[in-house]
Formats: sequence, C-alpha cells, structure tokens
Amino acid sequence: MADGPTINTIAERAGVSIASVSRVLNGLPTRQETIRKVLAAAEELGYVRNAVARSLKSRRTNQVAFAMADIGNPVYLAMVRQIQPVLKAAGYRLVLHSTDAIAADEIDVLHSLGERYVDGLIMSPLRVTEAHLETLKAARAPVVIIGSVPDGTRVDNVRADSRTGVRLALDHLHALGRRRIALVNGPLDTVPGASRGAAYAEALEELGLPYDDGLVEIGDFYRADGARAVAALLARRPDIDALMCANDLIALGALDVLRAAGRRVPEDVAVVGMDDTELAAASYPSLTSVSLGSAERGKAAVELLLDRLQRGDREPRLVTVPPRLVVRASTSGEEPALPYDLTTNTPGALAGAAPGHQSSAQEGGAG
Amino acid sequence: MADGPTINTIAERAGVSIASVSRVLNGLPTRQETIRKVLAAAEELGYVRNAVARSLKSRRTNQVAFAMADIGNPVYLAMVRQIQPVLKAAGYRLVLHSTDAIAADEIDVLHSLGERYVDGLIMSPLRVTEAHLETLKAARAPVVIIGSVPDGTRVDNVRADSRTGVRLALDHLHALGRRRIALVNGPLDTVPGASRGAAYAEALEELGLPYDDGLVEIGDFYRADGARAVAALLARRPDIDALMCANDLIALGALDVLRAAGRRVPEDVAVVGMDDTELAAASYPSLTSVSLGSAERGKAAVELLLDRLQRGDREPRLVTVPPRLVVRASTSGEEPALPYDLTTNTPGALAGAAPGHQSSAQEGGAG
DNA sequence: AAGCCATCTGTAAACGTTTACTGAGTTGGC
DNA sequence: GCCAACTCAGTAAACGTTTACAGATGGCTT
Repeated sequence: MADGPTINTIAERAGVSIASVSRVLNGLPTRQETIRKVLAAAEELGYVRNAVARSLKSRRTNQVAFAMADIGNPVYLAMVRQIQPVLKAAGYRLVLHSTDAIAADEIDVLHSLGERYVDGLIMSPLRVTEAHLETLKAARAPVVIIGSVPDGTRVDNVRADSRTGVRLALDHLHALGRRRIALVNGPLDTVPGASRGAAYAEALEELGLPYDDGLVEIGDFYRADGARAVAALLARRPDIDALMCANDLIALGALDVLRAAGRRVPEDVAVVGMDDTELAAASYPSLTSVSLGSAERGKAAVELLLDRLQRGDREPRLVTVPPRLVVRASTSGEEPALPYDLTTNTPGALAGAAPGHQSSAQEGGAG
Repeated sequence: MADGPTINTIAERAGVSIASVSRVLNGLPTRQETIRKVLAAAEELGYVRNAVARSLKSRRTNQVAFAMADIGNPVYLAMVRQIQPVLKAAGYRLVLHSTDAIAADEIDVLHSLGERYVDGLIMSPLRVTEAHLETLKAARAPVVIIGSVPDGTRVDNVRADSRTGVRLALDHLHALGRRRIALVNGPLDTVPGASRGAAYAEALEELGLPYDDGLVEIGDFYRADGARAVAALLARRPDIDALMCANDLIALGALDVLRAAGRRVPEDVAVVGMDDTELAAASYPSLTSVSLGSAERGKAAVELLLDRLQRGDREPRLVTVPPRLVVRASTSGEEPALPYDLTTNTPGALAGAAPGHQSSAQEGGAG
C-alpha cells in the first residue's frame, strides 16, 4: 500500500505544473495537448483525488451526518432509507451517529460540527433540553431537527403530528363501537410519550368518553413492556375492548398476551399500533397502525438540508407531516388483500433471469 | 456562522506560537503557565479542532465505511447495529454506502478509497466479479469483505455457512417426517442464491430424498416473489409438505399464500425461513428460521478491521460464522414461550420513571 | 513592425493542522 | 563561574489541493 500519486507526481510525469494538472482535473479551460498529457499521466498512475486535501481548501466535505437515538429502531431506519439515496444523488456521503438517546451524546454531535467533518446535520433527538438549544444556536454547520422544537427556535424543523394520529385511531375505534379504550404508553418524559398521553386524554374528551386512570399503563417502548403492561391491564380491567398502543412493538407484545389470554382480536379487543413499521404488516392478525410518516419526514429533512446548503441565508422552515391511519385486521377483522398479484408469475423466473437487485443475505459456502 | 477560530486565533490571544497551542491541545509536555493560557483562550473562543486539516497532516480520518447492497435489508441492519457501537468506542465515525447491489457502484466504493476519506472499509458485495478482485487488490486502504471470496484472495474475510444452514433446516424437516420438501430460492446468479440451491440438492441427496426440478421455484428475494412462487408450486405439486425458503421475506409470502389456500402451517405444510430477521418472531405462526449470524458477522468484520488498522502487516484472516436453526411454530406447531416474564410488572412504571433510553418514535405535536 | 489582446501556463500562497529543528533560557556539576 | 545538559517555545516546512496573479506566447490590428 505504497503512497498514492498526487498531482505533483502527475505534474512531473506530464511535464507540466501542478496548477495545470488541477485545472485539467477540474475541467477548467486548458489547451488540448495539455489535457491529453495530464489525463494520460493520471490514468497511468491510477491517480485518485485526495478528498481530505480538497476539503481543506474548498471548505466543503461533501458529507452529511444523520444522528438518531437508536440505530436499531425501524422508525429511524425508514428515515435513513429515504435520506441516503437523496444524498448520494446530490454527491454527498452519509455519516451515521447513534446517540442512544443520551442528551450528552447528542450535544456532542452538535458540538463536533465545529470539526467541520460534515457540511450539515440531520438530527432526531428524543428530548430537547435547554442545553440542546444553546448548542444548536452556536452550531457551526446547518442543522435540521426532526422532532418538536420550541416555537421560535431558528432552525429547520420537521415534525410528525402524533396528536392528530392518536385522534385518528381513537375515532376509528369509536366508530367501531369501542368504548373502553385503554392506552399503553411509553415513558412520559420523552417527547412522544408525553404528547401521545395528552392526545389520548384530549381525544377521549372530544368523543365524550370518560378519562380513567385505570385504563392507562406505562412502560418502555419495547415488545416485552407492551406485554407486561397489557397483562396488568387485563387483570385490572378485564372489560377493555380496545388498546391504543404508543408504538408497534408495544402492540405486538399486546397481541402476544391477548392471544395467550384467549381474547380474540379484534372481536374481543381491537388493537392499534403506531409508526406503521414493517412489523405491522408481518404480524398476524396484521396490525392496524398509525403511520407518522417516518419516510416522509426523512425525505423532508434531507430536502430542507440540501436546500439550505445551497442558500444558507433563507428563513428557517417548519414542515409538519400529517399522520395516516392504516387499517388492518387487528381492528377491521379482515386481512387486507395481498399487496401483490399472484397470477402473474415472473416470466423466466425459472431461468434465474431475475434482475437481482437486493438479495436478503450475504453468505459464503464454507469453502 | 462566522469563520470559527483556528489555532492561529488562539496563539494570538494567548500570546504564544501556534506550535505551543498544538502541543497543549495534544497533551505534549508544556509549561503549566502556557497550558493555562492556551486552554483559557481556547475556552473563551469556543475553539474546536478542525478534523479535515488534522486528517490531512496525520493521514488518518478516523472514519470507517460500511458498504452494503441495500440499506433497507434487515440483514445488513443487524450488521450495522453491531458495527456502529464498536467503531464509536474505538473513536471512529461510520460512513454508510448503499450500492443497490450494482457491481459498478461497489467497485466505485473500492476505488474511492483512494480519496482517503476513510481509514478502512467493510464491504458486503452480493456478487464478486473479476473486476471486484482486481480493484480490491489495488485498494488504498484496508478492506474486510463479508461474503465469499475466492480462496487465496489476500483480504480479511467473514463468511456465513449457508450450506450447513440449509442442511440444518432440511435435517429438521426430515426428522419431522416431511418428505416432499420444496425450495423457494432467489436468483441463481447471486452468491446466496447459488449456494443455497446447491446446498439444497446436496442435503436432499444425503437424506436419501430424490431431487425433483418441479419442487424448486425461483424468484427474487421479496415477499411478493415468495407468494408468487408458492402459488405456482401449490398448483404444480399440491402434495408438498414442507417449504425451505431462501430468506424470511420469501417465507412470509409463503405463509400468506398457504393461509389463503387453506393449508395449515405446520400441520399440512411446514415452513422454514432464513436469516432469522426480527420479522420471523413477529409473524404468526412464528417462523422457524436459519440464522446465518448477521450480527456475529458484523461484529467479526469490525474487529478484523480495527485489528488491521493497528497492524497493517498481519496475514489476512478468514472467519466463518456457524449457522443456527431457530425453531418456532411454523415447523414445531408450538409458539415459543414469550421471551419475557409477565409477572414482574416494571416497578414504578406508572410514575413514568422508566430510564427512557430508545423510544420508538420521534414526533412533535403540531404546535 | 509595434503594440494589444487573448489564451494559456507557471509560481506561490492559502486552507488548518502537526512536528522536526533550532535556539533561548535555566539548571546543575565541578 | 564556566560549560554541559536539559527544558521549553518558536520558526518553518509539510500534508495535497485550489486559485489569484503574473508572465509567456502567439495572433491580430493598425
């Protein structure tokens, strides 16, 4: 792995100055003969432009960072899936940070923008503290925040609307005749937990249903927490006829416990999840879920960022992505039609002619 | 966003030379008084060290890239989940590339190592062509390949053993008394497709079962392909009693179609998936699946890479991760015990005292 | 034929660090 | 009290680019 060639090496080889080499490589007007010599030399030497030196001089890295709480969370992954191709098309690389929802880590990331290893940042913090806002104000590169931020904060911002989302779900359950609707929520000191709790209370009121503390159970956002919470709920209020779950994982835990308890879904208890992750369509019964538009939020965020990288001076914008209720069997009782046509068999499939993008696994026979 | 301070600014402010500033910031021996002055100035100015300039001089970026075929694929995500924290702990940032399994893109990534924007690369190519190997040989930074690579290739390599994996699955099905075991495979020109096809044929032979072309169906690696393939299989061979699916998504499609056709799983047809993604545990019936150890492979890869970054001269290593059969209801008929204890309700959960790491969703009430 | 202009190329500085080298000042040995 | 040795700090070069500026060359115009 000997040291690679630089423009100096090329300049020598081609018998020109490094300025000429640079000009040719950047497509600036140059005499044909010079272009030919430089390109020939570069080709022979297998020259590749050093991105670090280039960044130092040009003050751009063509890298963008995305910081999320948990890299294993399907919600963030839906965002990454949108963000990556857009960045790639615009000539940027994607740097990933997983902060484990630790505020100090998030602030570190903001602070490290001063290192100038990226041109911009998309961040999705779980909680937004004063310290976040302070650091944000002093950030040395454009930032887009996915999630709520106090009004008046001068930053590009993309929000979901889980208030309306919860409302959609409760309206749906109410229309189905459900009247004892429990809430299985996550921790109240997280942004989603707090707002979903409040939205639940509000929606009940508007529907003319009484708010009952006994119908609310709080745990963390995982499947096991959902299972535990629902077991407790069933013991306390055996007559519940619907469950509003603060995310899909909680809802899956709920399905586990309901099945074990012999309750039919949705006949006895209807279940609604939230986030509409791919798990919702995979479960059985398939899960009605409120999509908060993770994909759309990711897309909006990256677009805001790219736009700002072009025009750093424009006013900050706020984009709110509307929620959408995706009805499946856990409330309707009917499995949705399979999302594909069985009659059309892939032509030539037996010949192995499939175009073969994405396969689901890497591997290697042991030999 | 005015230009940030540099060591020059600090040097002026502190009344010392830039060399002293650099020494202080790097912890090299310096007089107390100087240290104090420099740190004070740095603090006041909110100095953050420029990573690009530092990289240029030191010839290391503290970045590592991971290139995968498809960022949406749970198999790669399982790897990323392992890789990211290890890198972070070692002081490296993670750069993600999604190549859409396009060979040219993969080769581009290898080639771009010459830009020196990362110190090393972990790559998981779907197909390995001559061109890959050529470029690999000339790569300007350490590379670890996840997936098969021809014997003798001088590169750190992590492999799954899908051959043994398929074997485990077929042994299991055979032991359950199944004799007409179909294969739903992916494209034969991918590494996984090819080797799973071969392993299926081999395993049948060792089990003394006849190989029958009519029992093999090929599509792509998605749920819809699985559904289509199984519909065709059922039409052609109504008497099949087991399905070996080349990945979990295909298996989910299979479950859809079997259910629609009124076949009971596993009584009439047993189903085995592959990769043991989180979808396998979420489906109903839950899916027996062959784990190829994606997480372990990710971990092994990043460890190989970090090791090589320390000692560039050591011999290339090969790590093979053994497969594991995870038996669930789609073959055994019994839902596995819930992986959590329902009796222990989270203490204090109602008080919202949960530590609240990872929540499943970002959001923001519309106001 | 002189002067001008256009076109191209080379020189050198700059981006923000790290670090080899040198020299100044201090300490200590004898 | 002189010289050696040591400690610390400053100067300057280097990392590999881009680019402002100036110089060179040649073709036109007049």
